[in-house]
Amino acid sequence: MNPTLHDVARVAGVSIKTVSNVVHDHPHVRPTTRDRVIAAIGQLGYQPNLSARGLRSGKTGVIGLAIPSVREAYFAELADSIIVAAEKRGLGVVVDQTNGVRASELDVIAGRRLRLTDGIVFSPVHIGEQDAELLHAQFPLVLLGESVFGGPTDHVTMHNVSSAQAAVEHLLEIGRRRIALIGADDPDETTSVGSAALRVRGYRQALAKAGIAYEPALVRPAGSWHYDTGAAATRALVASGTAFDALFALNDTLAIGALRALDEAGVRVPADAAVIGFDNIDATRFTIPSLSSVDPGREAIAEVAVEMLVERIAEKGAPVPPRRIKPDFHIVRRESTGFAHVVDAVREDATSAARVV
Amino acid sequence: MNPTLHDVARVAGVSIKTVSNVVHDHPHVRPTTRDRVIAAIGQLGYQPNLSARGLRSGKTGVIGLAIPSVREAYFAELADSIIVAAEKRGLGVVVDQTNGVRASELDVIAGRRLRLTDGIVFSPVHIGEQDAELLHAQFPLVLLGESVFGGPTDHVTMHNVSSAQAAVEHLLEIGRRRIALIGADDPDETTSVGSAALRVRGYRQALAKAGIAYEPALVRPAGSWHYDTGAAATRALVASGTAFDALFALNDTLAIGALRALDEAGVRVPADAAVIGFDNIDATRFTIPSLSSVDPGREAIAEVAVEMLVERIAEKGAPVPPRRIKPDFHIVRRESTGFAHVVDAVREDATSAARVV
DNA sequence: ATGAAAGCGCTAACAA
DNA sequence: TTGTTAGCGCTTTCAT
Repeated sequence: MNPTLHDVARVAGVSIKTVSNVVHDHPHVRPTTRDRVIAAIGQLGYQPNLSARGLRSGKTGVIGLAIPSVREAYFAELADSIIVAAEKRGLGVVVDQTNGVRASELDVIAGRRLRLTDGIVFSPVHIGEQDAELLHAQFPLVLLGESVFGGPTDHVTMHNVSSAQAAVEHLLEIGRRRIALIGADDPDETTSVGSAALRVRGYRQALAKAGIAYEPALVRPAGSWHYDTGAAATRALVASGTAFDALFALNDTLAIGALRALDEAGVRVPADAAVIGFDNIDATRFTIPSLSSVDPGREAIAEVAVEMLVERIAEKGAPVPPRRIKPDFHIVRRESTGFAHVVDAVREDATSAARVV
Repeated sequence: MNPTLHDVARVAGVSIKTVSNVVHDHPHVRPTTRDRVIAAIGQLGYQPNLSARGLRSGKTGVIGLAIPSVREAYFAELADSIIVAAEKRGLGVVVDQTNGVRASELDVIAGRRLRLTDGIVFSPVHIGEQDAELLHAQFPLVLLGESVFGGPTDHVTMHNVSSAQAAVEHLLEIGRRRIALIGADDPDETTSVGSAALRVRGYRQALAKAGIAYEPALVRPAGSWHYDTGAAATRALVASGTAFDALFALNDTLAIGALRALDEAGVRVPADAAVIGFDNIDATRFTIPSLSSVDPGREAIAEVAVEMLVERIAEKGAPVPPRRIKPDFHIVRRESTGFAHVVDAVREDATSAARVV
């Protein structure tokens, strides 16, 4: 059995309160007493029982991170950033995967998952504006991702519309006019309330501003946002015979699948079709050609999300009204839209380079 | 305040023992009583307090996963598999990142991290054979990765030597003779005890069997195993002027960086140099060209690791002696070693395809 | 089939 | 400055 406060107290010849005071660095402990207690702790290898502490304090020191899947590159990088931000504050992170299944997402909101946590950072896929009612969670909650307008919870989101618009404007700036998009919501699918619609809106705004007509044939659904669906959507686009000179993929994984499908079809990137993705995942610097992308400020998102969650957890009395934060984004120009490869990654992208171990 | 067993008992007009019996599906509860209790639970929205349960039972229902970084593709996929395997058994997973720092790894072993867990699955980088002494953890522990021969803990490892040998034999089979390797331990670095040495051994065995002399100039260190270090090591290899007609990268991330560097140098893959990686991460099917790799059986590793850990957690009395398990590996042949691209991913690689959402 | 009560290890209010 | 003690919510033993 592990030693307890009582054991330490006995060995040190003091009461458990004194041991507790030492453990918690309380003042008003005589140095000699402190030394004796510390010696006893060392001798016994005492470690506080976190279940007992949790029961007593109502805090576990662990937060939950609910994401579709850590296997998707963007979420892996997000999880990394969240774990780093949490560790800075002495918190552990339990990772829960919803697989984008709405029922699982509702379980997260209802508190039926991730129970041994003080609060949850949640990146939903199928919970949206129409679900504002549901979002009154009984625990500290910070939402990531697309905006649930007017919802009752803190929210760290991205400039989905304006950054997508900026991505398309980048394609327009380099002279492209027939810009395809992959990753749109399937028109048959009624449940989707995610980022897709917002990014498509940005796409349409950019086109409208440039006086280019929206062409439905250029906008392709992809189902989930993975390599294989990106490749499949692109193959379908090519097979359709619709001419295009640029491709906006709604995330980088789709874009990497698209690069592959374009290569198979003999479409040169960027000569025949420029490509831009979204998320700026690590791999974008090493595809062939390297992939231009929208950097949504992932580290800032994670840092802010954890900070807000910690504040909510510490909150007493009247709650602060829900806050909405959108970190800055920027467009990263690489070979897939005609820009030179930068070998020195640090100069190109200080944010991710800083994390390279 | 959340409702407790007492609240439920009061509302249902029974004692807390009876509520507890209902919650735990104990027999010997009269159906009418059970219904009343269930109604009260529903009415109050009762959820057991896991801290209290943990304090009482000594179990938290959470396991720890300690890996270098979830940002690295292989570990992201491993974490996914571990989380899935744990969820099947009703367990949560706290993810801890060691960043491959030895001091952090020692903290994991000493139980100074990941404290609110019932046991830990640990993939160390800098803990090896010479540390067998240290590995007497005071909690259930399952090690992943390179083999700590004779250690006191359960271990799920890979056939590092024989699978690396098989990878090189694959390159030999397609007629390559000057096979470079990137990702070896830096000769100046004395702390490394990871998979690198074992995989290099497999490389040397394959060469020896084929009667090919080992050439140190073909074997390059890369520091950490990332895209950028793979690219840098490959650039250095090319710049050295040492002729080579194949490249074995000790993991896929290195290999993807190598593909990029080879492309920059005008070396065609596989015509001028065939390339094979290790891990068979999702991205390998979508690089240009697609990347041959060693599939180490990640899902089986995760499943077995969690199963062993659960057994250890449940263990009473005399412990079962430490077990060592090595799931099967296999070589996946793709374009980078001259094999045709298979569009239908399901046929090519049933294991990972099964997980595609 | 159900109830009463001890106690898991800790924190913190109160006492000395 | 240090000690005593109640009680967090649950599980479980023992009684009934």
